[in-house]
Amino acid sequence: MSKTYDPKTAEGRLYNFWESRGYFIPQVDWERSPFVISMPPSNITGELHIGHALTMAVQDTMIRWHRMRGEPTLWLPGSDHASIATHNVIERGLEKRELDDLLGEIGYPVPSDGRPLTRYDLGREWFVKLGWAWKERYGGYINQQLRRLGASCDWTRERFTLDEGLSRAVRTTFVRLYEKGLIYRGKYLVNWCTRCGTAISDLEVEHEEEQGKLYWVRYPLAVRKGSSRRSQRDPVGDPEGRGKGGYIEVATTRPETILGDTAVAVNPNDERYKELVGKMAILPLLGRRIPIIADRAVDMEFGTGAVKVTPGHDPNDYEIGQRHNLPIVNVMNPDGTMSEEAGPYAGLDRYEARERLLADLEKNGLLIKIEDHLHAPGRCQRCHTMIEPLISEQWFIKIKPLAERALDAVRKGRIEIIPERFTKVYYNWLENIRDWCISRQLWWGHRIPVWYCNDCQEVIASIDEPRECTSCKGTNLRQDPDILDTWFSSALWPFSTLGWPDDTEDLRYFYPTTVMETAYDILFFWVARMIMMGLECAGDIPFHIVYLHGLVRDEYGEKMSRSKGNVIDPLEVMDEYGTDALRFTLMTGSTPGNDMRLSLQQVEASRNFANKIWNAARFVTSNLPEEYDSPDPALWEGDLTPPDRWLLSRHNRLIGEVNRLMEGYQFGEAGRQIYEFLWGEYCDWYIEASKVALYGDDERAKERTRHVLVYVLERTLRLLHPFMPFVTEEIWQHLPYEGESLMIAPWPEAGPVDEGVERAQETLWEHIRVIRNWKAEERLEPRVVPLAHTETGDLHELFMGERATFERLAGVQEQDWVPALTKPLDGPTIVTGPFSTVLEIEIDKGKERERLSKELERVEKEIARAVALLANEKFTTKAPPEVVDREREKLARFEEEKKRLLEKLEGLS
RNA sequence: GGGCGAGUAGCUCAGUUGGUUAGAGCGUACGGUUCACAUCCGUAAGGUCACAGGUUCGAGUCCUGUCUCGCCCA
Repeated sequence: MSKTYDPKTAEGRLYNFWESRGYFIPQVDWERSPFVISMPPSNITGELHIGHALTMAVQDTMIRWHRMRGEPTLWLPGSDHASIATHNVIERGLEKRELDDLLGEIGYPVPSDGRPLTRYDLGREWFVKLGWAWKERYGGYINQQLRRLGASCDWTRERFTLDEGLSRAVRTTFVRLYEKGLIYRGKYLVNWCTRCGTAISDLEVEHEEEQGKLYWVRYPLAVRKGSSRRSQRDPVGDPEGRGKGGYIEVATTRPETILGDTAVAVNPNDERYKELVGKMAILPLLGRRIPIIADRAVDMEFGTGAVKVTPGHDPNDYEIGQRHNLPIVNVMNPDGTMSEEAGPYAGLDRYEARERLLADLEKNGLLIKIEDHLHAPGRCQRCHTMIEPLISEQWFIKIKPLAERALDAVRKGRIEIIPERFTKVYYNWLENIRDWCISRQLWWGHRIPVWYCNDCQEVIASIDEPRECTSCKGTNLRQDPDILDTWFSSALWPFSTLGWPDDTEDLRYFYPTTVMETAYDILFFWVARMIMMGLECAGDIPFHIVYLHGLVRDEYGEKMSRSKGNVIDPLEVMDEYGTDALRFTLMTGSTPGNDMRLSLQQVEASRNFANKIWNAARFVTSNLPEEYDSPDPALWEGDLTPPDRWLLSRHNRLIGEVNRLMEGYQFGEAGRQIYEFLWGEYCDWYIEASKVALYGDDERAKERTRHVLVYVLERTLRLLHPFMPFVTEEIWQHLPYEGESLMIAPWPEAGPVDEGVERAQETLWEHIRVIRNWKAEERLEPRVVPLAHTETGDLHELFMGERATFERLAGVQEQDWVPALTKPLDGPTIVTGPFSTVLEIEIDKGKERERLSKELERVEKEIARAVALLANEKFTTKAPPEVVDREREKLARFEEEKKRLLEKLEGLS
């Protein structure tokens, strides 16, 4: 073994070894229930980022752990087609003419003039072809990178959402829901992204506060028939804007939508406007007469208390419009320019129209003032363009009936969400859910399986392309041009990947899956929808457990983003520190559902840990003879020394704790405990202690010590393997072992713990630490090994044979190692519980007295505390007996220390 | 406006049925080249567990309120 662990040479080799042996592929065994995770599909346009590293680390840890427990374990990977993201990438490439060679490859006649191309230049068919070519070239990259993370997923079952099977699942689902009346088509106000050229769902709109403007505009009041026309022309308004002077004033953040106003609304309780309700106002610039209405949705505090109502361009106004039967005027085109309805502004871009319109209002004296205003307009999640609420014809899922069942599954405990607090978030969202707009005006994705008959206008939803109209038998059919939201296919992922809608063995055996592990920010996007669709389509919940992890931030708590330049690239980190170091850092640095901050310092510490174990193993193996067989523990159990028994007990305790923690999804804490055991107990104490036997002459002791070293190391490597798969396997291959690979070695079962030995041994370790402390404080030369006399008190029998270990670790040379010294000795004395060591060193008596007095003071304080506690009857009766016993023991120990300290102090005077 | 999370050592964070000496890593100080490891070893300093009440024999942990920061939903 080399002096340091080198991840670079080990990782690729080990991954290939595992994969080639087929360890990632589960064997269906109907006698056992499987452990299954559907890996969240990676986005084909995505690049590996630190979030992937976290999610893979968590999932792979679970997967490897269950596999070692002997469960048939399936981890199914794949990718999704990422409709909008792919459009963005490819359209940008077309525009910059960076995809010419791909275009050439698919046989498209590439124009030579170098002008920017759009998807419309290619047309739908060529564009989709280009999409596939792009996917073939760039799309698989991320899954190669997952291999570097050590992901032990079953690549033979890898799936892609546009695969034939999954596409059929999509069409089947659509047709089924359509036939049940749960999918409908209609003209509604939707979120429209003018840049992507498509509708998007509510979830894909992000709201972030930003500084905008609030424009105050006058709407002249229409005069009743017969009254003077002069007042209408007279632009003298009420200075307070209450409308009495022939105007009503409104405030708006979007003046260009004035053109689509069909009413002005006030709150019915607003005294200021009582008289105006029912009257008419004149729409500025266009001159249209619109009613002044009263609606409870109007906030009296906002602006003037009167608002313009634009049902065609605002969701709230849309609802007001529904309540009052207002007409809808659509003044905008899908590309963000003004429509014919916008009259003189038709054809202008929406922002240009705003400027022009404001200028015109100003000219007519109708613009009162402009104020700064903080608001949170919707923006497209993918391209950050301002969302335009727009009336258009789209497909929707009637979501309430599905949501009810999804709620029920969690309420009844059939699905458990971890951490539990997200359950409330889940309920809250599903209880207030609105219909899901699933159609997208894009080309890359699953085309809506609906055909229209050009002859009789019949609408036909069909899994396979219909040959003729189901109504008039005509063959003049056209398919709906839209495609489905990518999340529609992702929602089917847990069962479409297992073969649904066919009744496959995989589906029957592996569904429902066990755990859905993902980041909390896609609870709504994905998790909730999978639950709805699983129940609806596959007839059962898609998974039993939802485990949510947090987001990885930089060391200052900022979200990582390329523009901020604070991105930590997992590939670079793995290159420098190794995969295990990154994984271990992510696992131990995070708690379920909470964000974590990642810094390279932490990764470095994990790298050091990997190296530490490596070197511990190097020590162990270098102390084994050529021919070494790990013996049956029964053969050496009788011989064990207290340090052996201590280590084995601690080890068994660790196994129990790790099992308990992992069963409770507390992987981070489990990892930390393994770390502390290996470094703080196995290396710092046991290995150091073992050197006495290993470098001595007692063959039997040597053998016994080797066995303990190998046995405990090997079994601890198993515990650590899910967290640090590579270094553990690499070490394991150097140890005497049975089987082929650590990754398929059985998970350890906890043996008995011996609390008495643990406590006694730790008292001795503590005594050693106090002596080292004394030597350091006194600035003794490290080389100096003072003569010492030690009393071992009531632990003498147990530690009779540990004199040499004590000498080595404490750095002293024992003249006595006895239950009690017969004569008082001069020299500094160190007291720890039953142990008391006198060093043969000349020191200042005054100083020694001072030190001992301080010790005494500390001990007396502890005694006082314990005495008070034990004198409290409420404590002794109400506290659990173990706690009381422990307190009594402590008291006894302190009393003992006190006695010795007093004796010593007397001897000094 | 509603909901959730965080606030523990200089920094980053653990601390999950409440148990009495609150832990780790990094950083700091002192000391260490001998045969696993300087990606290391030994020792130490450093905490009114945000604040104020309450429950309890006992509170970092449970309850109520306040403050600061972050996130989600509307």
